[in-house]
Amino acid sequence: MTNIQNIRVAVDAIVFGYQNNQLYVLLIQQKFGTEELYWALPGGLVQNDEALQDAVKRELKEETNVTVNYFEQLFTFGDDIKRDPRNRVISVAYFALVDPSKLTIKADSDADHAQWFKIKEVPPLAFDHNNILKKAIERLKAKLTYEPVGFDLLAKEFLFSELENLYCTILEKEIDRRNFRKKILSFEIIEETDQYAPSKSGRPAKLFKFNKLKYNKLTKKGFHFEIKFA
Amino acid sequence: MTNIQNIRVAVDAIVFGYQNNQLYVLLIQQKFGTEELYWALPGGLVQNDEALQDAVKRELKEETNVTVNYFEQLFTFGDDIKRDPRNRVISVAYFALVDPSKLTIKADSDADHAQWFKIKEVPPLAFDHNNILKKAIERLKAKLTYEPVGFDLLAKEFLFSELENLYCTILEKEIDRRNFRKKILSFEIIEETDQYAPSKSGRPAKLFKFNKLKYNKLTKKGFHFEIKFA
DNA sequence: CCAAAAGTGTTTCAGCTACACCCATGA
DNA sequence: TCATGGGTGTAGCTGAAACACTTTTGG
Repeated sequence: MTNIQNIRVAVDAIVFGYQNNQLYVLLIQQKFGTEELYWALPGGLVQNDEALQDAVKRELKEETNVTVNYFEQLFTFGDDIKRDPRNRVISVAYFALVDPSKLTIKADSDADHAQWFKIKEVPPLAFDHNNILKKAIERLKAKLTYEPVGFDLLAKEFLFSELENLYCTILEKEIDRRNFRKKILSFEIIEETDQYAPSKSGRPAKLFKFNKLKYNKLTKKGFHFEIKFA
Repeated sequence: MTNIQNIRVAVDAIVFGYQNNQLYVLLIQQKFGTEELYWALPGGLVQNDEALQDAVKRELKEETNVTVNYFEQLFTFGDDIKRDPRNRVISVAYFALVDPSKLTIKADSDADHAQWFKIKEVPPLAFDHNNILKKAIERLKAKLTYEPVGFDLLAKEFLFSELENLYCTILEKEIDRRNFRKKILSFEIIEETDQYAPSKSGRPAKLFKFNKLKYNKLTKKGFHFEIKFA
């Protein structure tokens, strides 16, 4: 029991994107053992002099060429000793939300092995990554209802219908358009722009944007974002 | 950058107790360097073949002689590379709630260096442990409002006034007795017993108990515990 | 003028808030 | 009989839920 500790520390990134009523997650192709190819969450070992946060950002950049400036710690997976059959590895998982402009991966050294997957079409992943992803989706769903994170998945300027569909899609619920709009507008954290979206059919729709500064101010005063559904 | 990873993995336990309108946390006295004594959260290095959960339980038992069967993972502290000035150590923090019967520490080999501290009288702790504790208190406050965890801090049979005071004390808020009682009772997850508490003065009070089975059943049906305050 | 999506108000109902008096016991 | 804490009901208000028609554009 007094032998030297031999546990490796890794980080994994769950990066979510959203486009066309679909939630996406960013995966990489990984060689596992000698032959089989698996899809996996981006991630890797932490360096000795590196903050955990920095490690995720670095690994993500290296493996997918995507940069993200805010990661939230999700959970540390380390109860299953054989989660990586080669060594004892614990993994600190982080998740991030990116806007649609990042959904096209810029070609790069390693990035050609990276790909966005629709959340409903994620294949069996390496290690316990399906499990990690599941936990991340739960967290995302929860956060949508008590923090204004939906905006992080949309372009800077967005349509109300996009926001509404995002909530419907991710939470897998039906929402009353009028009540949803009323509720969101009542928070006074999003603003109309004088822009209209190009519309193929139907009445043109106003573009809105999220006022993060105002949200932060309100939060300090005790405001609490919350969306509930039946 | 291809040198061997040299990061140690530790676990720390934040164990909360409650008695006489006071929230307590369990600390141990730790030798730091050669001379100075510091109070610290119970914890230590994870063994190679040991689940993180098991590591916390073991360390807690060894250091304080307290056993806890449910720990919830709080957060992993590993962004500050010098949080332990001796080595790079990341710590996975877990927290637990224990009932008042555990507030008297049974003497044991190491347990004589363990002590319960009122939350308002916690001294400066080793490493970043004050910071960890702060985060744990925040989490506890949050959980009180959306999960029925208050009962874990009380004896099996408790008075309504105890539950009420627990909420007031920990959340540092005033509560209307009538509304609180109505709200809690409306959930139908606690039951009267036919016992009365020995009363020194005033009308004797009924003892209640939490029906965890019923709570679990309700939860499966979509019930959601929630207490809000003005 | 038709199809398609955007925009908008009102009524109803449930649950939260605020609030004050009587009850059972021991000293 | 008094002091102490336990136990209880109601009225008003606020916010959620349910619900359908009009507007603007392109084809």
